[in-house]
Amino acid sequence: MRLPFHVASHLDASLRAAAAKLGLAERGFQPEVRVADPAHGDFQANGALAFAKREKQNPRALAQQVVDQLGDLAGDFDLTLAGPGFINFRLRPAALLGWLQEYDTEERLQSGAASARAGQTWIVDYSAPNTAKQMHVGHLRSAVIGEAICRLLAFSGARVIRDNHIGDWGTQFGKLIWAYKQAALSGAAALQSALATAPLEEFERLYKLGNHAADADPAVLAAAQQELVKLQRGDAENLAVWQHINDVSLAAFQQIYDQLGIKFDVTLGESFYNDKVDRIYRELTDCGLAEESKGALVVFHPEHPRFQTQPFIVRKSDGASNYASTDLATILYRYEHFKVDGAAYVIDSRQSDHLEQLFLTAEKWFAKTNRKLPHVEHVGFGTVLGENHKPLKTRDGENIRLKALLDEARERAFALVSAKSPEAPEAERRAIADVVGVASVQYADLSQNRSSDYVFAWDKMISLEGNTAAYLLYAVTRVGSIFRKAATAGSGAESGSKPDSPSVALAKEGAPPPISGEDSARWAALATAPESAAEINLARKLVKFADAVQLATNTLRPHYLCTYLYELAGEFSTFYAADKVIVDDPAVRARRLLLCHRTRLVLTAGLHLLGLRTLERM
RNA sequence: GCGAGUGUAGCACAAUGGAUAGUGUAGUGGCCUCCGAAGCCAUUGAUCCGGGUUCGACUCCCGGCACUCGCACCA
Repeated sequence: MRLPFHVASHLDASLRAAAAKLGLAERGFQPEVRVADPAHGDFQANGALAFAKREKQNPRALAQQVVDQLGDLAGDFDLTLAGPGFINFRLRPAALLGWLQEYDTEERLQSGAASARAGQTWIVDYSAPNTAKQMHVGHLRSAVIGEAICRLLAFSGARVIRDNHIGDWGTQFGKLIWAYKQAALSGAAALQSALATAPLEEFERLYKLGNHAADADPAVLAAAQQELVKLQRGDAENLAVWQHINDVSLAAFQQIYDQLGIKFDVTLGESFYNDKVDRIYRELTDCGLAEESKGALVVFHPEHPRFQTQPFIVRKSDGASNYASTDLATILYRYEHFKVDGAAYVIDSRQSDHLEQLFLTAEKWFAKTNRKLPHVEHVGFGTVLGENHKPLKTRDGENIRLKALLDEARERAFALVSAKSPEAPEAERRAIADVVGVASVQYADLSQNRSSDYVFAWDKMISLEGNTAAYLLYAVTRVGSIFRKAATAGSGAESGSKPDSPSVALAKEGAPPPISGEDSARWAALATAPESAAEINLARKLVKFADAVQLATNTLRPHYLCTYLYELAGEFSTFYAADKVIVDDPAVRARRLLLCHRTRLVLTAGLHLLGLRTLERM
């Protein structure tokens, strides 16, 4: 019998069955299977300890009874008892081989993982910049973490809706439209050309212009407020200007998103919910949750230590909506229109009070209106700090533009690639640097537990040493190098594929590695079970891909996957140094080529899950 | 003041209540007639303080300390 994709849940099921035979299941026996320290085994079950304690039994004797019922696992695992009652499972080499033979493509891996969330619909709310402004470093983490979470959820079988909840409505548009119209009057051609070359810079300039003019001249302020009123009433001309601002903004954002591998399914910003907030006021008032306070409509939560006095303001005293009202309307829309099972809000942890109030309010509101609230979760993250441990800024104290930051990443990577591979043509070095630079920024963010702030240090993230994107990308290219060597050595690898040219340095997104299916299938058939210590350790690590994905997805913490990929790359590097792949013995060569192929498969699949691009050469 | 988050080696980070707290970097010492040394191998060094729960605590609870952030109409 072949092992399933997720070996740990297979063990969990077997242990539950064993416990049931012993009559332990109805008394609440939980297997508690987890990935073990490699020194002890591949997986361990700790459940006997807690259960024996509760039942006042000898834990080791109990564990032995359970093990005695696991006879059918003995073919695939070495089972041992250790310590006070740990059950250790070590995969036998033949079982490792069987798993590696089975999971030979990204699609196969995905179909193995897809049972976890099949049938679920998730919406992920991330990035969410304000229009008419440039994205800056404060927008980095939401975009990068959010995209990784989308891919993880989709890999686990969920239908995922990527939603960019942009800030496209608000009082700043009065001044901006006023300034825009002034600029258009004094020179339409100049305005259009400025907007064509650097649209967001131009909008920022216009906004500052309008802001200063309004400060200096009450007549301007009144005019700007009039523009805002006209916009809110649906004045055609102002709506057109506003629409233009948003279109141009989104096009500029997309240039950043393209680099980060992001493509939204929907962009439903604050303006979209404009006409949906009246219903929110009505419902909240009708069900007794909202009340008037100081002219505003607010929700208090009497049972809560803070929110009994700190209001959730859903309508301002001037009658206007704010982000509480639109966020509530958003939840309702996601429930009614998208029928989501879950919603992940990838938003800075500093907004946790708002989200807690939002979720608490929504919970009560949905309960009172007989709706089932989707699973809502705040995926919070810390601040990006400079090396001085203060929020990352330019020397002038300005926010660092995301565009400039990514440009610098690519430029630094280019310098490094040029130093390491001076013989490569410049165009190829540029192409490699574009991938390495952006991936380094993404990976530096993702590899760290999102809860804490993180220190942004160029030298560490592109240094290529340690837990970095470059180290992982390098591991991928070394595998590729083995396949190129195998082809020239006439070993039969890559038969039928063309010789490499510089233009194939870039792996195509999502494309299978340039190894034909027949070759892969042939090694898989020829391969014998792993034998050397390095082969076995690498194979053991590969099988645990499933656990890493599951852990990262269930906790919505991509860094678990990063840690796994880094460890896998480390196992591969050890194997690479210890065991030569291109050897004469066809069986040895086949099994090592199989390990190489699956290593590249899992590394690239994992990196793509994180939203990174991969390379054939660097 | 109230609340939240974070405190792990010189520095940057891991650890789903489990076994001897892992890794990188920096330091030291080895390894390229051999598939890419952007690499591999070895080695030194840490849980903020004090209680408690537990067979077992970086992890959970209580009390401190330090830093960061939030707290009535910007999002």
